[in-house]
Amino acid sequence: MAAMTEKRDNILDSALTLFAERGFDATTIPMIAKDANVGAGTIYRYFENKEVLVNTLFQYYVQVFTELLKKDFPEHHSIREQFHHLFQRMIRFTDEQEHALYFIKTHNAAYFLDDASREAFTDLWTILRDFLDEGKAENEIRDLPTLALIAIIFGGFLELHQLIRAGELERTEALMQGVENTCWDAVRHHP
Amino acid sequence: MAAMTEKRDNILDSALTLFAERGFDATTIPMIAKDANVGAGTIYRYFENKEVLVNTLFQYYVQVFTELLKKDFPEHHSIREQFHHLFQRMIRFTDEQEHALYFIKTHNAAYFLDDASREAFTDLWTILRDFLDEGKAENEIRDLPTLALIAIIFGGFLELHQLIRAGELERTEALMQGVENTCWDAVRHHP
Amino acid sequence: MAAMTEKRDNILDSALTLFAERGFDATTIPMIAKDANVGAGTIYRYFENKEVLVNTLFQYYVQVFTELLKKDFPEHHSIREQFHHLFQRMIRFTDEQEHALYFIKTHNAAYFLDDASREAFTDLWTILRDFLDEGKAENEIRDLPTLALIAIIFGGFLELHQLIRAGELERTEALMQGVENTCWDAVRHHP
Amino acid sequence: MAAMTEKRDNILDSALTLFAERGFDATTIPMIAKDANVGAGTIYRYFENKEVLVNTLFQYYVQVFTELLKKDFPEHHSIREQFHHLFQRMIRFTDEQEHALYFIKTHNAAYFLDDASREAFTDLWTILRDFLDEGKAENEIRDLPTLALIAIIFGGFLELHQLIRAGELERTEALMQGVENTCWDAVRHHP
DNA sequence: GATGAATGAGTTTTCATTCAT
DNA sequence: TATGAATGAAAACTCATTCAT
Repeated sequence: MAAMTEKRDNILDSALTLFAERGFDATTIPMIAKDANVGAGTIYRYFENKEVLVNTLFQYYVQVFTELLKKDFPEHHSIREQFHHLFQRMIRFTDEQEHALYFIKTHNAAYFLDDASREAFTDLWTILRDFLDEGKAENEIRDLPTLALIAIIFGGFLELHQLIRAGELERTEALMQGVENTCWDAVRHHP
Repeated sequence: MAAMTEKRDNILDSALTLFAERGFDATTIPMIAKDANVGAGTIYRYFENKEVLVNTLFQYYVQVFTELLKKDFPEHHSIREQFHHLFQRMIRFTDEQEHALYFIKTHNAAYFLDDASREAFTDLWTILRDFLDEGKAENEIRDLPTLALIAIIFGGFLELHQLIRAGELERTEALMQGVENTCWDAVRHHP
Repeated sequence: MAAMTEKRDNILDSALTLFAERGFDATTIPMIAKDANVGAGTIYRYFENKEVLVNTLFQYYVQVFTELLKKDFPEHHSIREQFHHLFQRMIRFTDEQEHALYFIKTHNAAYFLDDASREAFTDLWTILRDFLDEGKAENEIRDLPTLALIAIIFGGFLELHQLIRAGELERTEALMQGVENTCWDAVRHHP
Repeated sequence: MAAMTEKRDNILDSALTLFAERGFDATTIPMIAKDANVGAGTIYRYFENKEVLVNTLFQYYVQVFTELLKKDFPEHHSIREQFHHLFQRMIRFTDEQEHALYFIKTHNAAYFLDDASREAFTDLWTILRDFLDEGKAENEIRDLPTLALIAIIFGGFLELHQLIRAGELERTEALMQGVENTCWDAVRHHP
């Protein structure tokens, strides 16, 4: 029943892993085909070309991540609780899709991204921006340009995630708890 | 310095910029040659091949950065002062070599890095690790795996630096001061 | 006629049109399948491969044309009347099968034609050759190599037919009459 | 001295021959490269892609032919003498460039021709059109649409030329003389 | 030493053909 | 019998590297 899109999914999965591990340009179509257990030509039945493939992948995961952050957002709770929500979802996303966030991060400024991809990425940042702006208005968040704050949290977390992926750090609950606190201490307003 | 190495320097400069902007795999030798105003063949007089070029570049800038951090390190001052030293040097390095730190960051896990490059990168982390370990021992730094702390500072700062390079954020003294405080609040021990 | 060969006919019709419009090499099997409203695989139920298809098509239309020319040939009438017969049938053939003659013409020297196709084409020329040889014997047709005369009539007429198909010239009875006269004046013996 | 464009010329020569013999779509880049004694990649140093190559070739020979027809045109001589001039130049062109006219003819309606190619081809027809229109005005040329007359002469002559190329007919002065008369009798006004 | 034209190995992409359904 | 998804061989095209000048 689900067999109809199985190959397409395999291709996307393989592409995600390889793009995350080696980057778009160092990943060849035959590499993806081999990893996905399909013929090279099959990839072109599902994606017009390599750039369409990478943009499809990018948009998909950015949207999944965006929706995950948005869903059940504790609108009327404290800024700290909202931060906790966002952070936990970010952790969950990296748990569920080991390579997705790293792929997003390493490719979000790439020359081959199309307008839809850029727009999707902007939507993602908007969530974080709105949250931080609200927090600054309530004097709960440090008075630094919002973009800078996002960069610090996002950049820091992802660098850490990469270490876990590389096996240099073990992902424990305590570590995750500590990292959340670290990031919170980074961005919160210190009286 | 002398005219003899002028071409070599031009090649390295152009390669640095292009590798930082497009990545190693998307940068072609003719692109570098054109940007450096030399013939494509000339690059091969100075570097055996493209991988040797990128490794030379990587090692060079990692070492320059490492030495910059080490030089005049305030060994016997407070942890906060040592942090200030490191942070200011990091800022200075990005000011002087706009693309170097981003290049290091985006290529430090690449498949084409040789042992010397990996070792140089390890040396760089060692400086930060030793500093943080000392700080933890003195109870001035948060009790989180050192690697995690480095990731957060390094990752956060670089993400911010990218925004400045992209023109989305203006590099002011106030911003830099704020970012240093943010990072310090991230890693310091909160009583 | 029966439903059993309907698909085969659709395939042949579509192939004829596409081969005439784009040529054999620029026409893909999926193009033909789509135009014929059949699956690509279906084509292979009726024709072993693409070359068999084009040869089948070529032989079929060459034979239809040959028979059309032969049928009711006014054996014992004047050369001029025989010429009229042949010319009118040529016109009728292009009227009935818009693309057939042009397809024959543009593919009659192609690298993929098999012996049967070449033979069929030779048969076609034989009719014209015999007619012209007879006319030359009777001193009604110009004394020029027969092949040359055929080339001039055939080539000229087809080039004209192309202009009509392309819509650059309107097919009127007067035009057709004029073209017949033109061709007759070309080949007849001028005292 | 002329070595600088030698390869480019070899490529164009080989492409002309192969396109004329097999057609654009059945001719591969490696075929051209082999025939021209260059590497396949070399072709791309001179021509952006295969379509640019074929358009360059087409425009070049159409222009050469156009200029040959125009040069020394006997403006104030009789229509018959003008016809003689045009016909002799057409013969000369096929003598000097065995494949060029046949290539032009078999590719002048191809899907891959660009605007410049189409325009160049229109210019060529304009010469013939102007000549015939003038002749019709002087009542020396048959009263048939000009396009039709061009088609007949051009089409007839080329079909003949093809037979000579294929070796089925020998190119003698007498034959050429006869063909010119044939074509003249086709288009001239018969009182 | 410096160059950039030339190359061919390796890439992306197409399409005739097969075969499970 | 009919299909069209899947394939891989072969095409177009790119680019690191070489080498004659």
